Amino acid sequence: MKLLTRETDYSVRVLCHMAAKGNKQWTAAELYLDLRIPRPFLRRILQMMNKGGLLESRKGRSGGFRLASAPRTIKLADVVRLFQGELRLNECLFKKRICPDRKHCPLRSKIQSIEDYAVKQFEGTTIQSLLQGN
Amino acid sequence: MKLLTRETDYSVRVLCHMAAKGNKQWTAAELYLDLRIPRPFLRRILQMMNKGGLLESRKGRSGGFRLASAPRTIKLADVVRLFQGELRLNECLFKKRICPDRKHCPLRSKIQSIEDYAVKQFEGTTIQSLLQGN
DNA sequence: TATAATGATACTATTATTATATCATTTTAC
DNA sequence: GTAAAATGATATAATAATAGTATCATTATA
Ligand code: FES
Ligand code: FES
Repeated sequence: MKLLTRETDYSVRVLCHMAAKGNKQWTAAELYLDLRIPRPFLRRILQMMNKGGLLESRKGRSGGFRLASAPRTIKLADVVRLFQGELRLNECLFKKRICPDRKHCPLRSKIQSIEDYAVKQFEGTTIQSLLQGN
Repeated sequence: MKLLTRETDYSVRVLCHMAAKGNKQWTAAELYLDLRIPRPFLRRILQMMNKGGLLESRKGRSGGFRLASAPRTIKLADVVRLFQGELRLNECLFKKRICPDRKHCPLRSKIQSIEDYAVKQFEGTTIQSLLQGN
């Protein structure tokens, strides 16, 4: 099971790669050469990151992408949310049919606790902290 | 994203249901009537739990399934392991191609920490504790 | 010995993820 | 002005994992 999808994972790499080189602007082609992420896939996630406010883009001939904000302000949680939505490890498979009281289901509450922990980790991790190796 | 698959989830229900009624023996048909888990699917997971040592089975005319051990000794981690294998939230998508040092990859180590937490929760939860609601 | 149970296993369906392909639009170098 | 080089938008295909079904063999006993 993968906690992070490839979209998320690739995107983190892109962000880290960009952040490591200051405030440079990058074309999809350049990023492809450096990171070897499948090209059309890379383009799509760049566009999504642009829409999602993680990147800025310039169109046209000398266009490209750059970070929309400082690496220390970009949280892993933002990336996960963009590509995977709000983390939900906890979906009840039974919708009332079996479990009489979802709120107090002990199984759910364990999973909820794991989810909370994961979200806390994601919130506490920034692109900058990843670059610094902690 | 589901941290527990249906196989795991259904199986926990089966185990809890059985545990709530002492050491009774159950046929697949009885469990179906009580839990409404899709019949062929239910039969398959019962057989897997038998092979995996969580249940005992008796074949033949008055056969059926029963718990192989006391509810306080059956851990959620056992069920997860049986159906989902060793929890691995952490698979590296890049196999050496990009990340120079997997061991010290800060992204992986965050995820590893979440995985460790999850496993700890699973190890600390038993069928009995679920029945008791904690 | 017919019946009612599990054992084994092959198969299908559904869904989510991953990846590709195309064409439209924008900007600028010339 | 216009060709070129970039992103924007979006439809589609491929793959893999999960979920669910179906069938026949084997076993034990009423
Ligand atoms: S099973 Fe749905 S919440 Fe307990
Ligand atoms: S990416 Fe493979 S481990 Fe860091």
